[in-house]
Amino acid sequence: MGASKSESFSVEQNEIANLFKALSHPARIAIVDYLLSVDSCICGDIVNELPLAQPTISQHLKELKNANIIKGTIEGTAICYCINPDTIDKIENHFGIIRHKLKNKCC
Amino acid sequence: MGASKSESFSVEQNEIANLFKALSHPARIAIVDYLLSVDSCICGDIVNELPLAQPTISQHLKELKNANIIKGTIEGTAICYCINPDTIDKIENHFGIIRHKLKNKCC
DNA sequence: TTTGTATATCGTAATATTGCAATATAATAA
DNA sequence: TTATTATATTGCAATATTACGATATACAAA
Repeated sequence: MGASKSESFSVEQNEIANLFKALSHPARIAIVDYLLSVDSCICGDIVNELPLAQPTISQHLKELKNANIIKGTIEGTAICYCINPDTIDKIENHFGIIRHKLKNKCC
Repeated sequence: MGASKSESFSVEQNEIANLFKALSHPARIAIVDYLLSVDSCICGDIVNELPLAQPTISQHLKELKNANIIKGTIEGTAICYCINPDTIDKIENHFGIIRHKLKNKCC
């Protein structure tokens, strides 16, 4: 074997794991950081900003987009990518639940 | 190539990416869920709870432990694993910063 | 000491991810 | 139409992750 046995876990567990997976690479964290640091953003900017080749960045953007962490709007030739606040909410909410459950606990 | 160019990114970006990587597998989400659902916990319980072999779970526990998401205390023959609230704080704080930056923005 | 129980480590096969050159696509400009 | 510019896709090599049987370790009980 070797493949992830994801079908053995709940849909919710897979969903949240996939969100974290999308954020589990420093290049993708750097992309999110950059999107937060500028007012608007096109992909070309990111290519100049990060020490990775254009196809690699395109691939990372695709993964962030598939996970709904960013969304892209076509603006002429360029694409304006930005953070999807709904997904940030979803992750924050997950930690809210964890924090709530931790409150009723001691180790 | 093919290896992750993690040295090209900041220490902070790598740190937070590593935290998310530790949470990027449904089995590890399930372990965290389980630790939150019971009062105290030993590894043996998790082995009975999850559809994975004992060495696989031991490996996942190790990754969660390396990322400081859980900590283990030896209790006789068994080990009591529990969530490390400090690391949860760290991740929540990261999203707090994201949320703050998003507030001053529109897309 | 021996036996049993709980957890960790090793070794390895299957699979997934990462990075990029080459190339494709799509829209605009000339 | 033919560039030019911006982004995506393909193909593939290097590396990392996942899973587990076999085995090791460590401690407790008999």
